[in-house]
Amino acid sequence: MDIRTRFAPSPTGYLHVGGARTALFNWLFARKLGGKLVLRIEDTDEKRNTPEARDAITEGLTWLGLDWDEGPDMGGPYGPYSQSERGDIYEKHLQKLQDAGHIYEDAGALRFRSPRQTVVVEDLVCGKIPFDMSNPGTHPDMTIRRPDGSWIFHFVNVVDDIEMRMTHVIRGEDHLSNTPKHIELYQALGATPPQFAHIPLILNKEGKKLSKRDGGSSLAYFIEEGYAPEAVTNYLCLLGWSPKDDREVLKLETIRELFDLGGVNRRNAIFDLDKCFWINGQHIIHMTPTRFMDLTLPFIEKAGIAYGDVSRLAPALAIVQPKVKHLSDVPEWIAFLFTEDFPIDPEASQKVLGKAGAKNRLEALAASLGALGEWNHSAIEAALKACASQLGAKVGELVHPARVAATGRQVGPGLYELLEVLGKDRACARLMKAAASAA
RNA sequence: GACCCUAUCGUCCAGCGGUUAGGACACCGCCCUUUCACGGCGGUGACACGGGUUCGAAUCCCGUUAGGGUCGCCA
Repeated sequence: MDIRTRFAPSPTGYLHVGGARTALFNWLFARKLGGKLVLRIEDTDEKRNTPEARDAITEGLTWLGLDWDEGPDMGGPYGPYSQSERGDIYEKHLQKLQDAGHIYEDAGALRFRSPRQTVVVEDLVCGKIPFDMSNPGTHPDMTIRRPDGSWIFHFVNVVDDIEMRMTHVIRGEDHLSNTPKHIELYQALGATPPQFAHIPLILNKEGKKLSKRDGGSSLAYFIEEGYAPEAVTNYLCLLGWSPKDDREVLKLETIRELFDLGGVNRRNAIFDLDKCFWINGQHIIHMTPTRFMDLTLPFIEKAGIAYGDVSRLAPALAIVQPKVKHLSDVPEWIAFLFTEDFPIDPEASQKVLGKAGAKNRLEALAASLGALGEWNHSAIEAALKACASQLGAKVGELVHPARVAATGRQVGPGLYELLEVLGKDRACARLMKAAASAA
């Protein structure tokens, strides 16, 4: 059997992490089994749809590194892939239901008459669940078309899944209770329902469904804050799934190999930004310098850092990569290398340079660094330590003011490496300049 | 309210009848160290409750409680 899954978001607002994870699970499942992933835009509610939201979906998926085989952008054998363009198809299926006597009118809207039987949902994650649909009070007949002719989600969703030959429907658990209604529709349409897999929800810190107000609920947040896509997919897959051993920092390829729907949890997970942050740091540390540059360049460009040629960027990025946690922090971490007019943290300047004796120590350090024949981080380290012992000062008493003098900041790359990349002349000049204003 | 799902450290994830209940994040110590970070070592910290079944339950069953979800002419 050829596996076919789909991600079917509605373009209302941004792509949120819950949607991203649903897309991820569909992608993992399809890709692991050599199946197809379809992107379908569920834009039946015109009032709520925006073009921006449409773009956010495709851009978000692309950013995450998830590709799809059929969709509005590239078409496919079962298109069109936007529900707003599939009116004829819905008409056809509606006619079928009407001919079979499943439809009745109610105040101008059309409703589907439930067979009122027990429907068993067989779910790959949740197991076998019988739903007693016999009570119209608790399971009212669903509306499938509004008086204005527009379509309701349940109907078009099922029609499209039939028409697009979906074999597996992997979606949020919030749809579990809707599934028996969907199955009634499949049966009325004479179609075999796909395999269902309802994955647990992602909750915020308060245990409520993740909403716009929650930090990190939008994928845009992670893009802007400088998360690596592979870190986000890594974290997201860990919400409800695990490789069943102690591994947590995983490549997408590894996750794809290991992924198994049957191994997915049934309990909702609370989103923990701290852990996502940690995973991001892990991915940054371990990624190749090339990857680091690729991910970092947009932030550097945006910040307007005049780095000249990318060859000048490489050494700067090399000293930053092991320590930076947000890619968006990179520009301010490297700014000092590409201009003499870099911003100076006033608090650092006052606190560190204002400390008694700072002037002396900076001058002494400038002198001993200036006398250095070789200019590399180990030579610098040796010289600084020698200088410190000569002055009877702690190493840190030289390191801190030197860092502020050289970078204008208290945090950043390792001092010795940073001075090496800065170059001897510029380094010494900055030490002297800072000394002039130090206490 | 009815129906459905769920219930292991604060959080995420292991455990699927016999474990000193494990790992990670966070937190707290210590070490390394140039700050932050990274790394190393150690610590605090959990089987919601009550009944069963069993020689033996975190694991199986029932109930209670709690949380979440669905019950739309939203998706």
